[in-house]
Amino acid sequence: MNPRVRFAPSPTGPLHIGGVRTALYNYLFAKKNNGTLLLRIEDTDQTRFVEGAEEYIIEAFQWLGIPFDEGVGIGGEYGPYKQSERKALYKPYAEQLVRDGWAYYAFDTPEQLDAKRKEAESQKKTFQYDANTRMGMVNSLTLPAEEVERRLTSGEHYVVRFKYPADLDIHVQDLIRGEVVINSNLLDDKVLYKSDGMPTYHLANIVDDHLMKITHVIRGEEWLPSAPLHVMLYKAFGWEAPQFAHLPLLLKPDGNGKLSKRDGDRLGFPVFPLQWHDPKSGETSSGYRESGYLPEAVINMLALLGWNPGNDQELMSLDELINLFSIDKISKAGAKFSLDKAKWFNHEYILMKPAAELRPHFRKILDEKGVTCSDEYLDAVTDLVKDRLNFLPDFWEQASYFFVAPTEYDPQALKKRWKEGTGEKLRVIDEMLCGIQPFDKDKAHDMVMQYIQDNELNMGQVLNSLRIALVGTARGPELFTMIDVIGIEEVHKRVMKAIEVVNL
RNA sequence: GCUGCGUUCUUCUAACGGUUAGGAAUCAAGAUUCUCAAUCUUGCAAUACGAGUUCGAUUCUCGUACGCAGUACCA
Repeated sequence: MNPRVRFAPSPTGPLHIGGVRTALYNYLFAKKNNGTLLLRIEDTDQTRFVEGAEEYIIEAFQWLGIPFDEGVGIGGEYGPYKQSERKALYKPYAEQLVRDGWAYYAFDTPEQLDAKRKEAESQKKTFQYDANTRMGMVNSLTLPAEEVERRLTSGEHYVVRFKYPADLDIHVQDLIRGEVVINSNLLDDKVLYKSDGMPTYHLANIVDDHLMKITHVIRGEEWLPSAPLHVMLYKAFGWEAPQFAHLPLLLKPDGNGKLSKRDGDRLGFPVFPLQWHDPKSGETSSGYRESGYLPEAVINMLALLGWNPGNDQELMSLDELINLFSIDKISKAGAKFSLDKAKWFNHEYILMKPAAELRPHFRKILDEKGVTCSDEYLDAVTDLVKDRLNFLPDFWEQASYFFVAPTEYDPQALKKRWKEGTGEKLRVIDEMLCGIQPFDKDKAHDMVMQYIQDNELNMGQVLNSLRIALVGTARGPELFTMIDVIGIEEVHKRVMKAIEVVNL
């Protein structure tokens, strides 16, 4: 049977990069095994709804190039794929559990529960709604049947809680961690169905996964503690449970702990795929896209944070990742995000891209700077500078002199490379270069070299002073190639200007 | 606190129970006969600790330490 997996975010804000990795692993697993990946929106908590979050999620995956086969925004035969639109469907399942003795109605108010917790806390204990305490609470186990019926029909608020059998060892088989065993006495009677008529994550995810014929649940490690509940729910419904795989967490680069939005702001890297503008707080969080990462690089980097192909290969296209992916190569321990490694990946991917594919990104930068040029010129410049870019926006810093003449000259470079008489020499060289008709960079190179030799000049001095005149500092690609690209007329202008401005 | 999960260079990680514990990023040095990058070469650097099993443990078991996660009518 072909596997069916899902990515099921809750639309409470921008998609965290850890969530992106979870989705990526689901995607790789699905594609590797000829399976189906679906997108389900888990919006059972109406109080946490955030405007625009769902659209953000969809756009993020479009940018990343991870297509879903089924789900919100796509459709499919197991819809609707948004849990709020499935609301009516969950109640009968909750009732079925109560009928079968796997759950019960509970009428305790939030205030009562709070009081219980406070009371326990004052005795340095924690209150847990479980096999030990439930008989002392207000629920359908302790109330007479008629009273329960009365409360239910009179519209009184209630929740449905799962009723764990006492002292039962629950076994969870995890594809990454092996067997995990936990005793039911340690678990609390989780709420399955809320008083607002919505299921909790626990109920909804089991019902939906079953109805949507999910075969493998691949999700973050933070879900491991509730996996026993989920296993029990499948048992209670008499359904076959999917296989579980709990992914290691993505950790912050310094110290320990889960990677959070704050770390990104603090350490200067994005934790979200796309820039996000929070409608409530008004604050903006940076995104990988806006920071100049290539989606392929982000995917490659993310794939390797917690997984490896079993060999030394690090640069892999999405197709290669799919081909190589397997769950048993996923590591157990959390992985720290590394900005240096991310930078390296992005650099490698920029290197791999032909100039024409980079063109739209750089064209945008030029537009912002008010610069126009032909595609041919842009591509020529791109080929000359792309090996010195880590991120797309580095382009201007590394290539601006191809578009605008320098307005100032680096004093340090000047001090080292511009001596008395340099101006005269440049004038001679400039004349020489202008005399080459039509211009030919090899010829130019030979002529200048010959000039240097004949006059017993220092090559480093001459060439670098010319470079400073063109770039403004001692940087940049091979000098004569640069002259060729910039064009002899513009070169002439810049040399004249430098001689005038520097004036030694 | 309790429960669970985890622990190989600074970081990401590899290693049927048998290797000089490998690769990559970072960093350093050198090479590229104009600069700065890029690139290439070389180098630095690790099995948390303690027991046990075994002819032999990075690998299996137990304990300790440390870290993380969970412990809501949130997902």
